[in-house]
Amino acid sequence: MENSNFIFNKINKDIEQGKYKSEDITTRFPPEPNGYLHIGHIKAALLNYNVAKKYGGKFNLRFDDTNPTKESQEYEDAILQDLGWLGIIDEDRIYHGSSYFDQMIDYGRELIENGVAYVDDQSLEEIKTGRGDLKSPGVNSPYRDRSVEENLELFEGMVRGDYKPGEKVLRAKIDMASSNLNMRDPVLFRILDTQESDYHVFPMYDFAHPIEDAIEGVTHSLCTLEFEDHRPLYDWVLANLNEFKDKPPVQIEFARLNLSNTIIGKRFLKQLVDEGIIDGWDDPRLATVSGLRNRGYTPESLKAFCEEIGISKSNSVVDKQMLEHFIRDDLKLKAKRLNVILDPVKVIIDNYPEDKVEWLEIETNVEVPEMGKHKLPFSKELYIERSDFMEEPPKKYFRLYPGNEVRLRGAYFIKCVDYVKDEDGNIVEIHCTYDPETKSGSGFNKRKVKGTLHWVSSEDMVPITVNLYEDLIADDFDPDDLNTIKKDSKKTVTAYAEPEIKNIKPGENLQFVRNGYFYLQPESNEFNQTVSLKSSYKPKKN
RNA sequence: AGGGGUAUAGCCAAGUCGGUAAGGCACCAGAUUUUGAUUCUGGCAUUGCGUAGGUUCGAGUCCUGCUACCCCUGCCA
Repeated sequence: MENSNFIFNKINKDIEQGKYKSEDITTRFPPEPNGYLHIGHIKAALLNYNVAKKYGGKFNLRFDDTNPTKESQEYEDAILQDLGWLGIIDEDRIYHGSSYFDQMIDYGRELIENGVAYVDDQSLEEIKTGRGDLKSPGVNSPYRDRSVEENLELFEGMVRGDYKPGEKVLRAKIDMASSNLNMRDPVLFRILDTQESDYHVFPMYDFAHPIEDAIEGVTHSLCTLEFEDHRPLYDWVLANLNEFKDKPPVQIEFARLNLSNTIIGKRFLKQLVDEGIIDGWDDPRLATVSGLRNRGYTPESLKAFCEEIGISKSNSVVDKQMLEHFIRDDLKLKAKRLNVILDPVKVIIDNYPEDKVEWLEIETNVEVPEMGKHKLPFSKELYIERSDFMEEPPKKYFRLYPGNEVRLRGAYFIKCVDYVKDEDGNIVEIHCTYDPETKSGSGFNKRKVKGTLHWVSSEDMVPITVNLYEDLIADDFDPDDLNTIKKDSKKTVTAYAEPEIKNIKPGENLQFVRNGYFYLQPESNEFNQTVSLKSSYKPKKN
């Protein structure tokens, strides 16, 4: 919030000048229900929400559903669910642009009566050609000078449904020579054929949005940069309406979010979903709100991230590591820490009795004593991570290798005495001896060891299904070719977990010690990888 | 006949009256550590804020000229 002062400066000025009282400040988040929300929307929604809350004002959620051909209830429900999960919603301030259609049609009539709007019979192509281009002015429509009476009558016909889509539109009469293309007699209403709606004419965004804001008492309409060129039109609409011209809302623009190595953009996400390239809008590899949720991101981490990146007007690409930092930071004191082996290799403790099982006690999260302790079994046959053993270790490798001693977390020191390979050269069994004196908690300090490994006992371990993820896009990614998406970005493995895993509840975040944070999905009983742990270990060549 | 924006470190980003460059991420070094995690300490724009000039005792902030990048020609939002 500290990083968005250019917005606060404007609002503060409005308050100082007596234009508004602090509690009057009203903002809004206006998603079109034509897709799922993504992290860019969180930034926008949160900004509007936080600004309103900071002043003790109001925050509206408004579905900008002015185009029934593109929108659906499924999307609206998803948006509601996502915003509810994030806590960026005031239940008693949920609105729909479509509920103002009657008023908007009235305002269309008012514009006609004031001589600043007309019905145009030109085809789509004719209008397009007539608008000119970036470097040359447009030309007036031949229908531009119809009388108020004729326009009124024609418009009523449009409203009644006398005409087909494309036959007629209502246009604002502004300036066909404006250097701002949005001001070259923009279309205000078009005719749409729909089963979903009783209406025949539907307002365009540029007409609907300022009116929606004004009707709801929005004082500051915060939107993204691409609408900067629309602001003159936003102001024009309100200035030409008697009801709003004295105290119109103002539009303030900010840059939209870009995340490195991440696809953001409804159009593209929709393509990925529609073509079945990913599992759905809530695929954990996506930066959609539901994807992030399935991935184990928490509302707190997402909000902290959005507030830290700030709000400005420069196009920028935020490093994804920033997002990952905030989920690690949020989870480190919240999540239980359990031993889980993702890629197991067997370890035999040669000098440990065959049938003995010891139930050791270990802190569930050393940094949070209140989380208490839990038990895990230790026995002759164990599993450790395949990457925690090397036949020929590089320099500064602290883990297991022939002759080296390491600590098993919460248990004993073990020393590698031998190992067995199969005919393909894969390690299948590592033989170690343990030192009973080194039991965890015994205070043993005669020897020190540099590496500490996580492990599970083969006796009581719990096989679990774990989904591992990588970025969907790699360096050779081409936004115009969906086939450049990374195909093996999702990997499902069976991992071995300590018995305590059975006490993890669906929807809970946890840390797999030394492997990162994971999330037990509510529905599928599978664990999704949230983010890996940072590591300063870099393998060095001998 | 074009118009609208934006430029501060590898990445975000603060910098309101001109007064001697916040913070976060990343990275590096060290300490602690039963996770190579966490935590802690230190280092990270040594006349430098896109660039060239100008005004000034003093400029990221003011003036002038350049340059680069983004957005705009839907009856989408």
